[in-house]
Formats: sequence, structure tokens, C-alpha cells
Amino acid sequence: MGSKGENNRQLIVEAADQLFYTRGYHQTSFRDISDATGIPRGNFYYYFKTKDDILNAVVESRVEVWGEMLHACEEESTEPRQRLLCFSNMLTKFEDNIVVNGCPIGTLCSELAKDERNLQEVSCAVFSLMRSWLVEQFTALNCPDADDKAMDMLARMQGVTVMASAFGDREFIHRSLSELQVWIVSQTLS
Amino acid sequence: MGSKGENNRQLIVEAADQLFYTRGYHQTSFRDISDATGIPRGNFYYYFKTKDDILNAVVESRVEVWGEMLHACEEESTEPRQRLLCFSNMLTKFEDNIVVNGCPIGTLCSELAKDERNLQEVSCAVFSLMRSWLVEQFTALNCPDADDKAMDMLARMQGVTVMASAFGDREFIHRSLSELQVWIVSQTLS
DNA sequence: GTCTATATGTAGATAGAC
DNA sequence: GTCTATCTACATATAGAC
Repeated sequence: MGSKGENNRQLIVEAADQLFYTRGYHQTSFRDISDATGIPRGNFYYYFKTKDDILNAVVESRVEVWGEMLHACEEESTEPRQRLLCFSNMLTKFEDNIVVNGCPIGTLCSELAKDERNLQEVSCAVFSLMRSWLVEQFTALNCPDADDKAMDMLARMQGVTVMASAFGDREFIHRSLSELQVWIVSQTLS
Repeated sequence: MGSKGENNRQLIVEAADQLFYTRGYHQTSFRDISDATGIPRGNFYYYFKTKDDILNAVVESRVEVWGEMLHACEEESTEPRQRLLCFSNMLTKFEDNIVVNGCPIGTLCSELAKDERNLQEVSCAVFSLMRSWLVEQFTALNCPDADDKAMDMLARMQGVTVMASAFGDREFIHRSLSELQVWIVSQTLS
């Protein structure tokens, strides 16, 4: 622990994270991860008992990474609307990937919703994190329906990623983000 | 053609359509379709050359079915806003399925966006159909940016399905539909 | 047209040498 | 901790009898 083993473990998680995004969970094989990392297939079972365990580790990693991103948005301003704008900017920050593969969180949730229910719950952890963070911001804006607003904002962003990837339309992301940001700024602060 | 063979072909397409929705394209095997129809696996190759061909037939079928649904919305009223409301009602009409498996069109596009590009194009045919139909309605409302409105409406509806299935939240569908319909009614008719 | 048997490849997972 | 060889299951696809 803490030595070479942990390093390899992290390499596996990083490669799997990327592959789950670009190919999907089920379409990513151990061979794919092996090719990407140079680590032999058999070794994976030293670090993880099953493929599902790798998924768990990937989601854990994403929760951590997105937690840091949300934290960065908090640091950028004390004004909730500024923080929300910062969050919404992720749409253009990652537009190159979104236009090809959609949202890494949304597409994983959509894929795993079609499986046994436990995988689905795991995959939604990042959405839950974002949702509660958004609730905090809208609550700070004295919105009485902060959770509704949070869901609305996530839904709007998800809708943009789905249609942008379906039609490969980068410009749609830009236009939609502008409209979303108008909406954000219009949110009341009593 | 037209006899027993065509009947079996249709049975396969219908079963595949349902399974591609509830399990995903790649997670649906010939065995699954065989179990659902009672038709032996080997027979599939009499009707289709490859699994991709089955997908093509499923998408063709969906285009036809949704074409009829859009036509039904046109028949319901000559007023474009009424037609748009009719279309938006699909969200609650199919909410039982949406809350579990998301949108059949959106999730298929999201899944196949991660594959070779030709499969993705095929899967988006239904979106293209809806888009052009929506453009007609917004054009009839004298919207100068009818295509933008069409994309916005599809994106909003897709976002709702993604979040509703992620959180298994049926109530979110109802609330979002109400807000969407307020938006529809507010669209200008010069 | 219908069905069984089978070919071929690859998936996730395991055993055991080093 | 690392790696190779291998197991078992199941995927798509094919061959050929009926």
C-alpha cells in the first residue's frame, strides 16, 4: 500500500475512467484497459475482485475530481450566481469531448440504468453530488424551491449534451450555454 | 415476402426494439431476442445479415411509428402550439418507461455515439424526424429561429428523461412538463 | 423457410509459477 | 506483486439437413 501497487491501481482507474467514457462500460474490456496501461489482464484481479469493482473505483474517483471542481467554483466567488455560472461553463470547457461522447456522467447513468439496479445507483453518485452542491447555491439565493432549480439546471445541461452529441453540434452548446446563463443571472436574490 | 416470413421478421424487429430499449443495443444478445420471440437464433440470419441490420430495421420501424405519432398530433389541431403541446405530452404518456429506462431514442443515440460513426448516424434518424417536424411547427408560429427552438425543445425533453431516470423521479417529469408547456404557450404567433 | 449443430472469437475470471 | 496460461461462458455468425 502506497508503493508501486497503489500506483498501478490508479493507472487502471484512470484508463478505465477514460474508456468507460469513450466506449461505454460494457463495451470496455479488460483487454482494452490492459492495452491502455500496459498492465497484463490477470493483474487486474490483484487490485479488483470484479469489473464492477473497477466501476466503483472509477465513480469514487469522479466524485473526488468533481468535488474539487465544485470547490474551485466556490473559491472563484462568494456570489452564488457567479458560482453557478462557473459550473455551467463546464459545458464549453469540455465541449470537444461532449460533442463526440456526450456527458461522461449522464451517458454512464443512462447505460447502467438498463442493468441491475445497484450499478445504476453507484453511477449516479456524481449527479447526487452536483445536485446537493447546486441546492446550496440556490438556497443561498433564497430560492424557496432550491432543489427544483438544481434539478432544472442539471436537466438543462444534460439535454444540451445529449442533443449536441447526437448531431455533433458544437455551436448548439455555445448558444444553449448563453441562454442558460441568462436564466442563472435572472435567479432571485432576495 | 408477405407470408409467414415477413411476420417472423416483424416479430424479431418488435422484440429487438423493446430489448434495445430496456437493455441497450450491445447488451441485447441474439439469445435474448430468441427467448422473447421463440424463434431460434440461427433463423435470424435468414432475415438479417448482421446484428447491425437488425438495428437498421428497428430504427426504420421507430421512424415509422413516430411519424404516425407526429401525424396524430397534427390531426389533433391546426394550431401549432396545440400540436407542440401534444408532442410534449409524450413525456407523461410514457413516463412509466422513461423513469426506468430513459428515452428510447436518446439512450440509443448516447450508446451508439460511442461506437463507429455509422451506427450513430442511423440511431439519430428519429431525432432528425422530430427536429424537422418541430421546425415546421415553430415556423408556422413565425419564429425566425425555428430550428433553434426545435433543438431547444428536444434538449429540454431529453434533459428531463435523463434526470428522471437517473433519480427514478416520476414527479420531476410532471413538474418539468408543466414548465415546458408554459414555454410552448408563450411562443410568439405574429 | 425452419431448425440444429457448430465454428470462431472474445468476454470476465482463475490458477499457479516466479 | 507480477505475469502467463487457461477455464468457462456466451457472443455473433455459418453450414447444412430437413
